Amino acid sequence: MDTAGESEHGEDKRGTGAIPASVEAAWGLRPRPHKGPKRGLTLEGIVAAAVAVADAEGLEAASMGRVAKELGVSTMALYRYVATKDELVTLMVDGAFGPPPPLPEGVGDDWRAGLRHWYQAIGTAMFAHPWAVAHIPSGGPPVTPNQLAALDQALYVLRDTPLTEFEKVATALLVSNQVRAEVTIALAMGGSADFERLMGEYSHFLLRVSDTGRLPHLRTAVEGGAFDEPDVQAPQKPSDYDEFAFGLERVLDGIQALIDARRPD
Amino acid sequence: MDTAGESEHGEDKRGTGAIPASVEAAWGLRPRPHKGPKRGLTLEGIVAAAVAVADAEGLEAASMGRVAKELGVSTMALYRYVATKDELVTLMVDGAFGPPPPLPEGVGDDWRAGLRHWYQAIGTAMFAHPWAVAHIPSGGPPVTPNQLAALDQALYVLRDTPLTEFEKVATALLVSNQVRAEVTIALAMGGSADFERLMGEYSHFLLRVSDTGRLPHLRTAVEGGAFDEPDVQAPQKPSDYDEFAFGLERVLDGIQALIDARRPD
DNA sequence: GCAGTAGTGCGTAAGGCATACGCAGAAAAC
DNA sequence: GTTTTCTGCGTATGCCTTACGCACTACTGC
Repeated sequence: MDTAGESEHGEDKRGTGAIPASVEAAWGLRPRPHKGPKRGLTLEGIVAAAVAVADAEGLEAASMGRVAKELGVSTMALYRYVATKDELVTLMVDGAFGPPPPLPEGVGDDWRAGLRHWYQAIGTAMFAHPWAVAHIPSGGPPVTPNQLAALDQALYVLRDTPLTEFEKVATALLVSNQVRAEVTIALAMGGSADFERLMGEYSHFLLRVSDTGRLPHLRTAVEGGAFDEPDVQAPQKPSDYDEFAFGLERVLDGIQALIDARRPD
Repeated sequence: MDTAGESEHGEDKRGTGAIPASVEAAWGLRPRPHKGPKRGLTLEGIVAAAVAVADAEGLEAASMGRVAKELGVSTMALYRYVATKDELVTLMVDGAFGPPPPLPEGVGDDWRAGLRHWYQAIGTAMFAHPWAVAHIPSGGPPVTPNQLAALDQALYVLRDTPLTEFEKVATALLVSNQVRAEVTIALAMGGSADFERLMGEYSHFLLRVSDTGRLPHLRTAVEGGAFDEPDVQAPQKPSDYDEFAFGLERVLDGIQALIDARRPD
């Protein structure tokens, strides 16, 4: 697993640098080999089948054997397209998100509205594929086509701001981290179904563990209604995923402050 | 896995509400049972052994069998203390972080400095136990002792701000998400060792995939030096983990803006 | 046409994993 | 002293990923 070096079996583990070969294939960077028999499968097909299984039955159901069965091939056949299960998961996440939806007319001219839209689009996609949320940051910086397309979109939204290119990228990462965190906790809370009950149980638990003088400030917060104010809304279904979440607005304000400082006139 | 109900085997899966029994045990909320033979192990001991294995050889090495062997007991003995592997992992993460270090003198009076310190303390702990980073948000809202102790500390820091209790909690979550995201990507980049080389390879890759007119704004960013400006520093070792990261300052600015709006005088 | 050969799918099997279940024995309760 | 309850553990099941080698295919260079 740690050794590089070209093995006879499977694809080369590494393409150029640290990018897995299967990811390069997803970009179309791998030239079609010309010898040998025709390939019976496509990487896209494999990924699509795996995503379908994960959508229907969760990520843990999408084992190599199961995906292969879905495609009518043997388990090991998949390893001609993907060096490791992790690579498949990376591609599955990318495939599940798909290309970012185009920005609505005019929204690209106001960076704040544009980022709100961007945030909501990502959040919606995440809600549609909950299994993909927990695995997004595993592999480090974004390398897959749709993820980078989304990043490109954010950079477009920020094009007229006085931020440096580094700051633009960092801003996009900041916002996307924010979506991810918010969706993660929302999904853990049951996706709005038993939200109120779970929240009630949670705050009850917090009262219980803070009752002997431990965690006095947490207790104050619970008693102050931090977990049952109307502010604590159940995260909504994909179609109307709350785009004015607390965290997002704070982040946007923070970026606003930087922009104002950079452009005082 | 989905059915609740009390089974004869293992601990009850659920204590009160959705809190696992082992987590309640970690809080000392479980009364000692009085019948039966004395227990040969302690939950703390199991968690400590598991953390030691994970620290030395990574999370995947810390299997139930391995941890049991480390303690000189059989694999199944552990299931008298923990209902499931996931519960153990939850407790491992909490155990790895340990109690939050006390705030230095005076820093508790300035919320901004206090949150910076808080951020740095969490980041330092994460760097010391990289395996724990990927699993923090898995189980939903924080329920374990040390995690909630850290939350309590953040609420202490924010005690004199005009924020509502809900907003204080949300702020703490916001900052902790930020640490987590930043540390995750830093660790993926090799923990500052090959940072420069990997960053170079990454930006080279980005140039390659954006060369046919795809991702024009990303290409602009790369060419604009978004990935090799001096701003892009190698994340430092635990002792001096960069506490003035871009994301953190944006978040703090955003909170500042809210505070200013709330307290205009 | 006809080798040579690189690349194909796949069968087998190894080694790991979490964990269901039942049992023998220990210690407290009555 | 009997009963009850909880202990640790042996056994076994059914997963999982993936190493390896084999038989075959279809293209290349002659």
